[in-house]
This record gives sequence, structure tokens and C-alpha cells, in this order.
Amino acid sequence: MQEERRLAVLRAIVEDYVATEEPVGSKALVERHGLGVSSATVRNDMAALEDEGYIAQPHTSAGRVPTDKGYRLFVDRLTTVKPMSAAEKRAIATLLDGAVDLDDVVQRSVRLLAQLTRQVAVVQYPTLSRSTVRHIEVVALAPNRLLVVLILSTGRVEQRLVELTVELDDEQLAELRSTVNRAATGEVIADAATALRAIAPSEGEGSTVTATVVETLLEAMSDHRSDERIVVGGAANLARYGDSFDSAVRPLLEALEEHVVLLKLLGEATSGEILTVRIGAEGPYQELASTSVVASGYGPGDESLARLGIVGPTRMDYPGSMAAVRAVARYVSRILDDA
Amino acid sequence: MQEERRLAVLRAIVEDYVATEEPVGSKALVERHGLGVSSATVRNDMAALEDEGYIAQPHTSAGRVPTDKGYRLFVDRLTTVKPMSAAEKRAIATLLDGAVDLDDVVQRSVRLLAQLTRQVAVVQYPTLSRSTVRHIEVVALAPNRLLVVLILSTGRVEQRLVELTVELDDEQLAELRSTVNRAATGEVIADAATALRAIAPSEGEGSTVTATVVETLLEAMSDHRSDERIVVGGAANLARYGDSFDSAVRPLLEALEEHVVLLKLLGEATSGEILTVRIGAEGPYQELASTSVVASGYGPGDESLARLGIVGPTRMDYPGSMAAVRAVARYVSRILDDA
DNA sequence: CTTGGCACTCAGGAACTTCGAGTGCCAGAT
DNA sequence: ATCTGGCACTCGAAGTTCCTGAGTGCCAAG
Repeated sequence: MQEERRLAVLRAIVEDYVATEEPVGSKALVERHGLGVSSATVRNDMAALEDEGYIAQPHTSAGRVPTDKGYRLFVDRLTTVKPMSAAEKRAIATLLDGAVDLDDVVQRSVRLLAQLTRQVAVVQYPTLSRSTVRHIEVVALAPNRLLVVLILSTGRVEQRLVELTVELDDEQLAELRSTVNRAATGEVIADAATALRAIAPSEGEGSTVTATVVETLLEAMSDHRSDERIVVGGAANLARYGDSFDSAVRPLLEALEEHVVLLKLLGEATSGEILTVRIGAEGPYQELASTSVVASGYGPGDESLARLGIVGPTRMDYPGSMAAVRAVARYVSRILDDA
Repeated sequence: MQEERRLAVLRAIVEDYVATEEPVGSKALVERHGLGVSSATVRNDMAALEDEGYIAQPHTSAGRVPTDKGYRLFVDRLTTVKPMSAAEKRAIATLLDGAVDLDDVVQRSVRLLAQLTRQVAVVQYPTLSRSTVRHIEVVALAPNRLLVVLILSTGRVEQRLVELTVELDDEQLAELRSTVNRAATGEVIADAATALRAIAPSEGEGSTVTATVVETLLEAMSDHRSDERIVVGGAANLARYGDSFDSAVRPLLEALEEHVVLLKLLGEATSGEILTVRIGAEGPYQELASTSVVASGYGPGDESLARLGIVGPTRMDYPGSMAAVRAVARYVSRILDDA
């Protein structure tokens, strides 16, 4: 009974603090939310909540502020992700449907997320690892210069130049093209790589060329840069941090440039579109103790090829952010489904 | 005679102010720089410089600070771009030579610029407009689904998917491929576009397909997104702004997301690698009155395909920044030459 | 034209005071 | 058992005042 009210108090504190950015006191709490008790009672509850570590006082004579633990409880038990309004849904759908290619989808998603949440948005490109090879094209730019284009099911295209020591005629080129495609097309990256390796040490005069091309393809497939590709948007929203510039904005700004750090923050791509919320110091980076991350996997079907999400101050609108991230993840997944 | 000393005083003021970020007074000036006169004399000179609008006093009893006009004079007449050290040159060369493709070159350039100058770096992708078509590839992903790949002399690759209402066999495909290549390969974008338009309304059963493909190619060529593609790096350096957060960092952070604004800041791509310095309010954006831009064109030969540069506070190390921008522009140009 | 001297100005910091939101706790009411 | 009104207490934030010293402008002499 009292337990329930305490949770209501915690929820009220979180909501007020997020809205006002100032420590909230017992009196204001009673006034603004319709808890049917007096401020003294709320004070008692607050004392209890403080004992349990859900809230804290910045100064002796100030109101209370939620701790990471408090936010955690709030996120886990006190809130349901509020669905987006019909208008918002339509806006998302319209904007994303207008995308012309993968780059564009990613780009638009970042903008969208940043706008919806007014936070910094981060979108990871779909990983190569689980996608399949749709086609490999080999083009002769010159008799001894090839362009190898690797087209994946996610719409991603990797291309590489290959310099040859020998010259190829059209027939040999066609042969090469069909060889690599026979081996790789339709396969998941990993299997394609295995199959390509198998054909590399073939006999005959085309062998060294084949080997070179295969090597290039393998390199393109395993290229780490691809897995780490990330797009960031909405950095201007950092300007709204106002106070706590040094403690919060600086390290975050640095993190945004370190894509490796960002990837870790977004978390591992698990299967499905599961929302992950990391609050403050729960993460591995001390400098980012006052920032939270709301992220979700996305990808066609129920596979999760990559992640997207937002990064903001621990003091953020969790329900809103979670709704936005979830919605965008879903729409992007749907688009990848179609493609 | 006195004129010369006055300029020396201005130079000293700029240098000191850039170094200390604090208004500089006559006494400190005499001590730190070996001007062979007394502080009273310097004061007289400063009064004159102030009359002419080169420096200003933030407060009545404070030292002097250079005005935009002062920086302008400093940049135009009081400094020569100091060459980079051999070690720096080597570092630039090594880093950039390691690039594997155009994306990589651009990416590395941004990082490099940001590191060298400790400012925010901006690099524009080479424009399509002056590059030539190296090759067009048409690949059948399915009988009614084509991938059109446009390869340009700058190493840029644009690809588009084309859905067909009819099915093509290999022979028709080869025909199509050679038709478009015959028309476009080797031509400058603009000429290629004209040539392609000419072949579009041909007779026969392949005509609608040809028309569709040509249309796609034209779209890819004129795609504005390409011309506006820009990469930003070193935003973390904004954290060093320290003071003047609202007045300087916020608008800049916003500008960095608005690629159109950035492009305007970088300026028009003129021919050659000419260094441009825009100081404070000289630019079109009032909000960016306290930021300067140092930029240069770059591109193979003496063409200037695009621009790169840095954005920083008006109070910045101009000689150093100019040297860095110039050096990077040169090396990138050289790399584009080779490719 | 330069220089030493001198009176003047004023931003920024230190020290102090005030104000009030907010707290903890207790005794009485329910 | 729980809530409530009351009350003394705390202490950060904001306002006030004062002081200091860097820096200035100007002048008369070199």
C-alpha cells in the first residue's frame, strides 16, 4: 500500500526532474501531482526512497534527484513505452519511404531519430556478417585493371580495384565472373568466403588472377571498417545541455568521434528488435557516467543486423526516447524487408 | 618607420592574444616581445591602431583585442604561411598514402586536418561535375532487375537499381552495356549526359529499357546529394572553446549539421589550390560572427574539384592552420592525380 | 617622437549578508 | 499503524559592498 505510493512518488520525481532539470522538493511534488497526501508524508517516503538508493540530495537543503538506480527502476517498472501518435507514425513512414538507397535510409534514420528525441542519434550500418551475397560483378576497366563489385542482400555495395600483372580477354573475364558467382552468390558471407577460398588455388593460366580477385573479395567481406561504419546526427542537440558542459558534453563529443566507443555503447546486436536502455554509470565508460543510451537492434525479418539508438543525458525523457527508437527501428526493418 | 612598428605591435597583439586568450596590455607586450621601446610608446601606437579599427578594448580598463579587421591585416600582410616540418610532411604523406579508396581518402583527410589544427575539419567530396566517366557497368541481378554502376575518374562510384517491366537476355544486356559506354565513357559528366540523352529515344524493342537506364544514369549524374556530400571531423575540438559556449559553439554545432551552410562557408571551388581565409563577420552568417574558416580547393592537376578546410574561433592560429590546410590539400590532390 | 610620471577607471574577486526552499523530526490526530 | 501540522534548522544561491591591480590616457620633459 505505502509501497505503491512510494513508487508513485519516485515516478513523479523522475518526471518532474526531467521536465524542470531542478531538484524537486516535497511541496512542489504534492502540488503538481495529485497524490492525495500531505508534503510531510511525501517527505517520509522520500527519506525511505533515499535510504534504498533511488534518489539523492545534491545538497542538504535541496530537493531530491533520481539516482541511476532510480532511473533504472523507473524504466523497468514505472513506465510503458508510449506509442507514437498517428501523425508521428505517418511522418516516420513518409520520410523513410522516400529513401533511394541504403545510404539514404541510414542518413534519414539518423535525422529522424535526432529530431524525434532531440538527442544525439546513432545508426550503425547493417553488418556484413549475416547478409548474403546477391551478386559479384567483375568489370575490366583496362585489360590489366579490374573493378570488383560485391553486392549484398542488404543493398550494401563494396567495390575494389584490382591491378593485374597479366592481361585478360573478354572470355577469360566472363569465365572468372561466372566462377566467383557460382561459388558465392546466394550464400551468407561466411559461407561465401569459404567457397571462394576453395576455388582460389585452381590450376591453369587464370589461376593467379582468380587468386588475386578472390583475395580482394575476401578482404572486402571481412573488412572491419564496414562493420564499424556508423552515422551520427543531431550533435547540435548537445547545445541544449546547458550546464554541466565539461562533465557531460566534452566526453560525449569525444565519444562521438570514436566509433569504436559508440559501437560498444550501442551494444551487441542481439536477435530481434529488443530495446536496450543503459543508464549512466552502468556502462563501461566512466567519463560517460552522466549519459544514457537507448538502443535497439534492427534488420529484416527477425534478424538483427545492426543497431540504432540515441545518446543523451541520464536526465532524459525515457518513455519518449524509447518509443521513438522502437518506432524507427521497426520502420527501418520493414524497409530492409522489402528491399 | 613608426608605421612599421605599429604593424609589429599588431602582430604581437594577435600572437599574444591567440596564445593566452586574454586581452593584452602594453606592458606585457613590451616584456614578451623584444620591441625596443617603452610601454608608453606602445600605448600611443595602440591608440592609433584602435583609431584605425584594428584592435579594440573589451572594457575601458582592459588590454586590447584584435578586431576582425585586425586579423585580416595580420593574415594578409603580417604572416607568411609557415611550411610544415619534415616530420609533419612525412606523417601526412604516410597517413594519406595508406588510403584504400576515395571514401578512405576523404575520411583520413578530415582526421588529419582536425589533428593538425586542433579545430573542426570539413572535407567536401569531389564534385561530379568536372570528373569524367571511366566506365558504366550494367549487371542483371535478375532478368528484370538491373544494377547500374557509374564509375568516375575521381574514383567515385554511384550505383542504382533499375526495375524493368520486360526481361532481358544476355545478348540484349551486352548490347545495352556497350551502347551506354560508347556514348559516355571518357566524357566529362556534362558531355556524357548530353550523349546519353541523344541515344535514349532510339527505336526497337530495347528502347524502353535503354530509356529507363539512361534516365537512371542521368539522375545519378545530376544527383545533388553527391555534390553536397561533406564529411566533418574533430567536433570534439569544440570542447576547447571553454568560454563563449552559447555564442560560439551552439551555432557552430548547428552549422555542422547543415551541410548546405557548411558548403557556403567553404566557399566556391575555384581553380587551383588557393587558400581562402574568411574571418568572423565577413561571412554571410551572423551567428558565426566569432568563427573563421580557412579553406582551400583541391583536385587532380590544377583543377579544383572540391574544397576542404577548417572552422575555428576567430581567435585562432592562422599561420598554423593555413599551413596545415594547404599541405593537406596538396597531398590529397596528388593522390587524386595518381588514381 | 619617445619616455617617465601620474591620476583615473573599472572588471573581477573576496567577504559578508540575506532569503527562502527544503529538510528532519516530533507530538498529536485518525 | 499511519498520516499530518508545526517548527527549528540548514545551507546554497543571489545580492551587496569593498578592494585591488592591471591597464589606460594624457602631459610635460628629454
